[in-house]
Amino acid sequence: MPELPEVETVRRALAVNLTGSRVLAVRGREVSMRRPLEPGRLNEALQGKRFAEPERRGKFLLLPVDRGGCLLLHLGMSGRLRLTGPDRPVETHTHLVIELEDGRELRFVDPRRFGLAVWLGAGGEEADPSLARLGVEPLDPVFGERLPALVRARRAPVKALLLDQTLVAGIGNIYAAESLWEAGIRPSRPGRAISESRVRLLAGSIRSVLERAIAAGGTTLRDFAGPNGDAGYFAVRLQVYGHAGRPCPRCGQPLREDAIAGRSTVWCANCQR
DNA sequence: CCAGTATCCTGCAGGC
DNA sequence: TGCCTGCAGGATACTG
Repeated sequence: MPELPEVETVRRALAVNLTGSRVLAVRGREVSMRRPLEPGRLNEALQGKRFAEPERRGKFLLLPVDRGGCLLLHLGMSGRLRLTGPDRPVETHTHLVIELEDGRELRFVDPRRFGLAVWLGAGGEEADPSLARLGVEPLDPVFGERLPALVRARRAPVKALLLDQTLVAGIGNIYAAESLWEAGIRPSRPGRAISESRVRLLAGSIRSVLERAIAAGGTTLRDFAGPNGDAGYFAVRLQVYGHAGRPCPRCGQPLREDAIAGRSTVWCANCQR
């Protein structure tokens, strides 16, 4: 359940509930993920360390510890974190368990294994190839100024550009569809065929959509440590994603669904041009 | 360099 | 009821 707003929601929950906790031990199985999971190495790096304030870059979650280095996490398509007491049943596809000194556990669950959990030593962001290549943060103040040049330099469909993490970090299939609908831009429109002023409008829509989603996710922060720890995803009211065939909330025409950039895309042929 | 497709993996919904 | 197919919130290694 992880695009930028979901990862940010998890980050905020961990900031409240994990910061200051000390690691007793890390255990798990050596399993193939986006990069091989190495629980032994993670245990060596994390044992006895105390978690500091978590950070986010795009859809990546960084959990720094005292005395340097951090645990780098990506939730992929199906990843989730559970912060829970040790007596709670362990869900299937739990690949990593971080035992904390206070008796709780941070668990990394990811059925499809498109996610990532690696140790990031000294060197920070530059030390990791995928982190180093990330583009601009949509919530960064410079986003609105930068997006027009990025989009207008390319002829690929604007939706493909929004999904390219090296251009913009954190947008996924849901919020790309929602933002383009809000801005009234056809997802298939080539980047270079959109006026500068319309790209600026799009930047504003992206920010607004993401901020509203984060605000909605934030309402479930309390539940994070509980058994029902799903962070916020279904609290967001989506306008178009998942609503193909239903009336457009703006004009009432049926929403269409087409494959753009290899991903299913819901949009309104009347409102988006 | 750029754009588009195939691929990794499991779970689940829908068709028959 | 069960079996099969296709699709799912992502990233990247390929191809042309």
